[in-house]
Amino acid sequence: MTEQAENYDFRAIQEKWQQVWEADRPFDVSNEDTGRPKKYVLDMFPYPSGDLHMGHAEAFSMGDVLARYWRSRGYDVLHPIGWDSFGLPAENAAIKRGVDPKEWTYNNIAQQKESFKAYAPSFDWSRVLHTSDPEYYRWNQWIFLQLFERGLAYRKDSWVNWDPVDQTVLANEQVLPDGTSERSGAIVVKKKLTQWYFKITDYAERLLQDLDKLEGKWAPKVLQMQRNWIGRSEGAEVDFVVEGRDEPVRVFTTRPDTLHGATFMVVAPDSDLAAELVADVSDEVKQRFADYLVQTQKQTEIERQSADREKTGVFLDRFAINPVNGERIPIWAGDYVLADYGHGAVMSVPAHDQRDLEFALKFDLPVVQVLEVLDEDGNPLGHPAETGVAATGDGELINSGELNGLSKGDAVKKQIALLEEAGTGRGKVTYRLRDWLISRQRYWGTPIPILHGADGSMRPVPAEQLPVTLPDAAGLDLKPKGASPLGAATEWATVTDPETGEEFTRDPDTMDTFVDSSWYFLRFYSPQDETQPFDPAAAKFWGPVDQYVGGVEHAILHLLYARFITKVMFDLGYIDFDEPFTTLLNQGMVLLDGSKMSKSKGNLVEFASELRDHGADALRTSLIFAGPPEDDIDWADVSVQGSSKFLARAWRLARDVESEPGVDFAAGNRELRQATHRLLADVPQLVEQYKFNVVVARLMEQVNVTRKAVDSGCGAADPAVRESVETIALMINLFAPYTAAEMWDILGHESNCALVEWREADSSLLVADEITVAVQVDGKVRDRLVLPADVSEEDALALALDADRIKKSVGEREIVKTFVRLPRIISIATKG
RNA sequence: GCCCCUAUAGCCCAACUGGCAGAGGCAGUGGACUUAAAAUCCAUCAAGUCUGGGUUCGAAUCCCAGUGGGGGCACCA
Repeated sequence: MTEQAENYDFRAIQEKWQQVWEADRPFDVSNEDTGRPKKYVLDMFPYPSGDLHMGHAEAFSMGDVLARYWRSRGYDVLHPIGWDSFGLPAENAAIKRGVDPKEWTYNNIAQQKESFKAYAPSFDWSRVLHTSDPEYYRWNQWIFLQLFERGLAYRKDSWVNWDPVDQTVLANEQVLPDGTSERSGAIVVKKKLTQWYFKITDYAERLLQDLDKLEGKWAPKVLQMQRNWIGRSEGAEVDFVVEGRDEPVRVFTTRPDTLHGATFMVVAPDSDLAAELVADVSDEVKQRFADYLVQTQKQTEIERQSADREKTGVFLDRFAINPVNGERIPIWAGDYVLADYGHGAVMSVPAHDQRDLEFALKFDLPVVQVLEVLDEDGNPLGHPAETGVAATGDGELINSGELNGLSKGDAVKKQIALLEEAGTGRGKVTYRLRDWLISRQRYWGTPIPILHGADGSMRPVPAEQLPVTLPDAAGLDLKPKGASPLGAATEWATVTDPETGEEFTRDPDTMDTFVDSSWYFLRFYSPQDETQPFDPAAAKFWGPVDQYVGGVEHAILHLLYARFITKVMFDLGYIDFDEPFTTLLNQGMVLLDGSKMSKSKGNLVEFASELRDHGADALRTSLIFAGPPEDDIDWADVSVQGSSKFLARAWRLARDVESEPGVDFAAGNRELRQATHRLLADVPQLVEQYKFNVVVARLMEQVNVTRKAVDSGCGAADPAVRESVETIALMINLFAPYTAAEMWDILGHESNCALVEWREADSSLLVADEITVAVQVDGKVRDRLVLPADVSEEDALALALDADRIKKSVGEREIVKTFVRLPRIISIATKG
């Protein structure tokens, strides 16, 4: 029998149980079928930038509530943990301190593991993975090769986002709306480079459509962000014959109905098309274009993206033919047209597109109205050339030949049909989503498994030769200089074919770390598998992640990439699901005094010191109780002492229980039993609706009523007290596992309370003996009646109408209508 | 500029999805215990739900308009 301290001593309790769990590994699960249902609960794995911080503390406490909940509902729960341990911060920090990034990274991982052990999320510690282990990243390379074989990984030369501080390219997704790098904060510039891409655009439609499956299971905000990012746009492709060019130029438009009003064409200055079009023009025009291109390239994304800046452009001295009316229209270059969207060229309809109108007015180009748009009062809008406002609304087609008289919608359809008939255009869907640029010119990442021949040929490293391991950092200059440090590892980079003697150079770039995290949840099925990235049988066994938990900052990047790779794996037949995360909980952030915590601002709440001062349970309880999981928590509003007090009160109850384990609860005090069973009935719903804060509140309430029962009610020996306290222990386990384990032990149980299934609520204890019904007259509560719970509606109404207060309140007026809604309210409406 | 979310005691938050505004906590106040303090315990105080309209027997909840706060998108043809 354990010596029990007089007072709630969280340190002693924590130390005791941490050792027990370390030895017992209670949450390791196997891939063998136990016959129990299964849940896969996953927290977004941490990046080892140092010790855990308060953000981790919150996120992992939320995830653990769900993991522990499902376990207590009789499920086998896969709840693994790993580390997203490749990436720039490690490398930058390593450069700063002159240590090996590997050493720095693994030291941090060790520290975070240590902290996790104390914080006690119910992880399966047998499945730990680190993405920077060769055993892991070899499978990144394997995935790369799978994509490469299918044309889904390819190299192209194009203008890319360049981070001048980190000296590497960035994916579009990593450039913030203000044109800065999400990593370094530097202003991103454009650079023309040959880079590796994953062809995510092939999956655009599926990535969009399948969001419908997640409706109600992911936050609407996240779904909206994904939809916006994919940016589906319906319209038509139109071929414009260009004088002096064999091939017509293709443009994409969402407004084929306005084709008759296309009076000029604008191409992106940085597109291949622009370069080609100026190849044969006069030197003067060539020079003007060249100057313009330079000017465009010099702009930052911020400048280029500010929507209200004045239009710029140059005439290219080339002409196209409008396919519907044979008009000869000038071709301009203008930087409001983007090279990598659609075909890098637009047909400009200044009367009905604001951007085109601004361009036309600036350069004095014709504005032809082809749609009569009416204002709210039914009057025609003024001519766009005069008002400066394009008529973008619906109306009746004019000046458009066969389309005249049609509405916008009908004209769109008709024009597409006409174009298709003539072979000069077709209906077409375009997406804002671009291919995923995965090359990085940095050291601490997965080497790209491609060999380059002297003749420019490419050869994939054979799968059986994987992994291509990183060369030792020692001796390499990791400082960013625009080219990957790997290229300088000559011995590593040079490969000779043993058969032909032909010499190859390894691709010097490493992969974006989002590749690592795009499939790690699959690796958890069989993390030690040496023959394949994961075991398909185990994947079938556990299925997709039932519950994913993480910050909303990954709403686009990580989730989109993971969905993409999941679909690829599905197509390759390795898994039988095509969405990775069935439900998603986005927890909020932990703030201090209304702002994000940061070292530089000096408003840091240290995870380690909170853990030391208050213990894991009080810290976790505080984070859970502070508010709904999705909301931000301001640490200034949080009272950890309050949580400690609650846990201590619960613990004390366990010591006060005087009945023996196994006592027959049915003999217990009915009132207390009713409270306990209401809790048993309500908590599952609350947890499944993510109302964890309410669960804590309900447990506080239960502790209060039980305390009262012990001190001034049925007394500590009543079986209902044991029933209540055992229930409290089992439920407190969701967020305060040490206290729960200690209580369970004090209550005389040998079992691990985290693995004990909750009792079902007894429905006979859920019905109240009597009900209090409010009686309203004309919307105002005039009386309250205490009635037997099984009273009929008729009787209740009769009693209400007979009550003195009600009679007085109704007076002489006529009763028009009555509503009886037991057990809550009776409403009487009167007239007169 | 466009879209989404949100507003309830001094503070953090509940309210069975249209039915008596209060479950829980923090802070406050009074008391018990103590030589005193801390801890603990008991008791207690508190808003009519951001504003203005509407629907309804009945609105914190639904609708419209506005205000404050948060977030997303923003030359994507």
